[in-house]
Amino acid sequence: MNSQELIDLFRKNGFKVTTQRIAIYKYIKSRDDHPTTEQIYEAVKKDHPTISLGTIYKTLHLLKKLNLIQELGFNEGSIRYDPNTHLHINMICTKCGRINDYESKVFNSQWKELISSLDFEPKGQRIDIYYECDNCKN
Amino acid sequence: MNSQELIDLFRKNGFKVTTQRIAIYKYIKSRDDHPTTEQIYEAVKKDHPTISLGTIYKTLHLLKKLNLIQELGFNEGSIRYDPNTHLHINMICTKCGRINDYESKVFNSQWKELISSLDFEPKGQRIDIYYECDNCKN
DNA sequence: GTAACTGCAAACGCTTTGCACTCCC
DNA sequence: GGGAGTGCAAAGCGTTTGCAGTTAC
Repeated sequence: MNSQELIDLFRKNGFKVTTQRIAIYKYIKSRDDHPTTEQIYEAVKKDHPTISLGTIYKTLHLLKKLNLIQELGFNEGSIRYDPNTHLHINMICTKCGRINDYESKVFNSQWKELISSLDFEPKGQRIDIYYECDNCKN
Repeated sequence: MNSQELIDLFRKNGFKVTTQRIAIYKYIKSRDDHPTTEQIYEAVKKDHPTISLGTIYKTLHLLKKLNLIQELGFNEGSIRYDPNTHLHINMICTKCGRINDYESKVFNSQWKELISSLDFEPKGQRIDIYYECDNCKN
């Protein structure tokens, strides 16, 4: 989603466009890991020194409502945000805690086949896989 | 796991056996949904009126360390506990929020085949599927 | 102009911590 | 008897809320 589409989406849903909202979304979108609220705050503060945590939280709720991000609750305390709302795997390193997305067409087609055999209709999913990342293996 | 095995496991790992610990584990094990800390506290309090939330938390950490339960962080605020540490799907109703386990041999064998095609070695997983449960469908 | 948004600070709720008392072994 | 565990209360920390001032439109 480019800037113009983002602006249109806000307006179409009756929300105002502010530099803070754009900056928060762009930051999350630019990451391939899954930043925490604190990380988002620290990063956005560089360009917007007066921004407050309250605004971060309110904006994150808004982005979630617009389906632009997915909230992932972990048991480490804070919530992480994933700009990838498509089918994918969250790869979580058991040592350093780093989280990355993993996408593969083979996986996706196998997954779709798999859920088609279930006796109910899924509306969405969250798939976490724990492993040891390359950095921590050595 | 029966009571004797549970007692042995505690002792083998150097932890003392207390009625509180047994009661907390038995309660979680008896549920097929995934109780929150508060639900566990309220339930165990019936038989152990003097138990404190502090003890609940400390015991849950212990059970987790012994791999008897799995902690599932959600973004509704509190953490839920799952006594099922095997491969399974957490079925989450998007309307009422109820969570149940789903197990199927077909699913498990397909899943194993699926992850064998990945280019890393998974150590564990968490699979949530969102759907609408029978109660909420009507 | 005005309704929505921001920034700040206080309030909130879940979880952790510290410590004296108690109980398992 | 001694060390681990419990219960209680206070502290901690991420998140939410309320409100006055500001900004988008």
